[in-house]
Amino acid sequence: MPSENHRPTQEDVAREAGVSRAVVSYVINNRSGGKVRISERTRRRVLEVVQRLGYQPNVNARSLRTRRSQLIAVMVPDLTNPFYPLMIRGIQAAVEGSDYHIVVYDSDDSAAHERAFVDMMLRRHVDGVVLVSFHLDVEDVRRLTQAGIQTVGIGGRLRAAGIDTVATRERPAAREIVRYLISRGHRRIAHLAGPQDTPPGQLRIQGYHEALEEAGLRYEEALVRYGTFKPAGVAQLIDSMFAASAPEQRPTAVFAANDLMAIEAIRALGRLGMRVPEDVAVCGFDNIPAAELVTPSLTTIGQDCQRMGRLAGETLLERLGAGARAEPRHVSVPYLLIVRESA
Amino acid sequence: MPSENHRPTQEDVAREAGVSRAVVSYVINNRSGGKVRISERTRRRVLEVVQRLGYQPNVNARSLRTRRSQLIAVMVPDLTNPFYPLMIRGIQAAVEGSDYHIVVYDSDDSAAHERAFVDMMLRRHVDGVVLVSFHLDVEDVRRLTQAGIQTVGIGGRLRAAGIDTVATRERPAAREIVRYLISRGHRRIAHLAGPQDTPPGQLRIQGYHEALEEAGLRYEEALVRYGTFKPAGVAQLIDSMFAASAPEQRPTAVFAANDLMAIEAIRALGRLGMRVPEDVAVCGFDNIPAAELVTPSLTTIGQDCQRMGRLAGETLLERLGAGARAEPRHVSVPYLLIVRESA
DNA sequence: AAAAGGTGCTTAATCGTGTAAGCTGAGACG
DNA sequence: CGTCTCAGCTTACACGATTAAGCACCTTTT
Repeated sequence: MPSENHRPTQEDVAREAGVSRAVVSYVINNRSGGKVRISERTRRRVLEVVQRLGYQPNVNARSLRTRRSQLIAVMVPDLTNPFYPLMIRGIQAAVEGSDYHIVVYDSDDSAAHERAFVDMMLRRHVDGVVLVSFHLDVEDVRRLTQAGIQTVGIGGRLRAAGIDTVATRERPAAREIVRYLISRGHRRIAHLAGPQDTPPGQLRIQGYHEALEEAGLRYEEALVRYGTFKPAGVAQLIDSMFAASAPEQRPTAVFAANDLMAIEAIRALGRLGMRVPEDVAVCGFDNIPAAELVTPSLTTIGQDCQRMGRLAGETLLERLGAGARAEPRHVSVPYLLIVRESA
Repeated sequence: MPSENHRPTQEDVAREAGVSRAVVSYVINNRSGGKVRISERTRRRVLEVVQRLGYQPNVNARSLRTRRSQLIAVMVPDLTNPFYPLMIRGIQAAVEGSDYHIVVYDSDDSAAHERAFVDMMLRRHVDGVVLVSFHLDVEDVRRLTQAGIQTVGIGGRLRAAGIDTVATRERPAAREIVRYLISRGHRRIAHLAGPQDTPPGQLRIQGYHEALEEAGLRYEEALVRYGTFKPAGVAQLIDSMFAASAPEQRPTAVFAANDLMAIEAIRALGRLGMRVPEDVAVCGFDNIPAAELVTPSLTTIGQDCQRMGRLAGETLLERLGAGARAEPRHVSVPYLLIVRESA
């Protein structure tokens, strides 16, 4: 039996309860407040039938009619980076209790996927969007906003698109952790940077730069290597940093642009026979869960991603409720220097 | 400007292109094959207008009409467990290139959420579902299948519901890793078990049991503690295992029911002044990414979750294509003993 | 007793799409 | 010259819901 079934519709409920379809709709949506009144007796009877038949309203039909889908789309670059699931939890928490539901898109950090997802959001007629994007441009975002879709960006990249944003102040954060390294006596501090064409990559290198400058240290090209925010390739970068130069020219500390890279760096250093933190100090950025599990545990900058998610969710709900507010709002989430064993 | 916009519909495209709405629909869906033919000239003109107006079909309306949503829902218990994002990647990979899209639900391992998500799937009229569930029962699954929703379960728990399943053979896997511990000379092997009311918890403890029996070792209640698959509380369990007994009565190895617990166990042992693996060997189950990052790196059972995801996705697509096949199919995914430093 | 007002329904239009069935005009054919 | 065929459209209904407007009946007011 393929059980290609007839699922109950309002029609079925109405027939069974001996009322018109409209009554069923009014009852289900609790719209007894306006001009239309439904007697308590009928209401009960309808609800009983709904229960008995296991009726579930067809949200496609409903959205078609109401022009609202009660959907919030969340796009993240990489679900396998623990950072983002936590952020989603935050958004989830903000949305819980409202009538909205979230749907998650994992773009796998691909520009093509990101564009495709924007299309999907338009086709699905989602009401709101939370974007964590490294590839979309202002024009892509405009397609969303022009369609009347409320949009919140996480990370400052899309500030120019005129949407609300929630972000960590990455530059000061990067500056602070490099300052910390300096305060511990380090003078030759290397930076394992993220991609230069992404704002997180840029901001972290800027912060690095500023901290050096403050302390009167020279910025040396030789101390900077560009990676991808992912573990792959980090070992080679570390090799090239340490193998090439004379011992006294080697960095005594490495500031990695994120934790994944930092952890991989520690392993690469181990293979080179260097101990962390005795020979080289290492610190990261993000404070992913693994940061405290590795040995040595990782000194890093804690971004409260769950809170960022919650703020993004709340901001979005506010917009969705109040309609258009005057100006886009940009919220900063505090960061935290977390000192552990690695530096 | 709130830009509560008029989004283009087929109507708009039709008007602009000087044809009827139906033509637009036929062109968009490439339905020139049947009785209806559209001239190449018109086709081009329509597509040009579609492009120019940035028309995107409203999938709500479409699903309403066609009774197919092209949606596959994926429900997982915990997005923050790295295991599941990988599985989702696998499903994603299987679905890529088909006309289906996936939507992810994170149930946060709550029975209430799981039920609520089943409702959502029914309301959204998703075409297929991949379930990783610890709480749904056969009746819940029947609600899905009765509504004509193709369903695939990951993990053997829902085999009784008559749906296709994809699973690792956890019992043999558990047996194998305990066998390995025995082969390394361990005789007093403790088990940090998962919840007794979940199949993964049960199967792993059964495998543990079988391996002991094979080797002629006695199963001792005192060597087993029940946890939750999460790090919280593990420290106390370890304390109670090791603090209480005389040194020669202590276990020399601990088999944890999953990696998260194993990692936490290693840390707890460290606080008790015991070295891993010299004083106590520890092994886990799952092979999450952190397993190779921690020190000592974790000996564990590798479940190829990405492959499980892909298989689940493929199975589902097959069902969705072919309609009803005769019998539910149960696929086993190979596991792998991964020996690292911790045991 | 007629008018007014309120309660509790029903009727019917509408959202944007897919698709079967009908229509039209031009060329082929007897 | 009338009929047939067929390519290439258009017409019209259906999907399942929301919601404004209308209607019947009863009670209260004038």
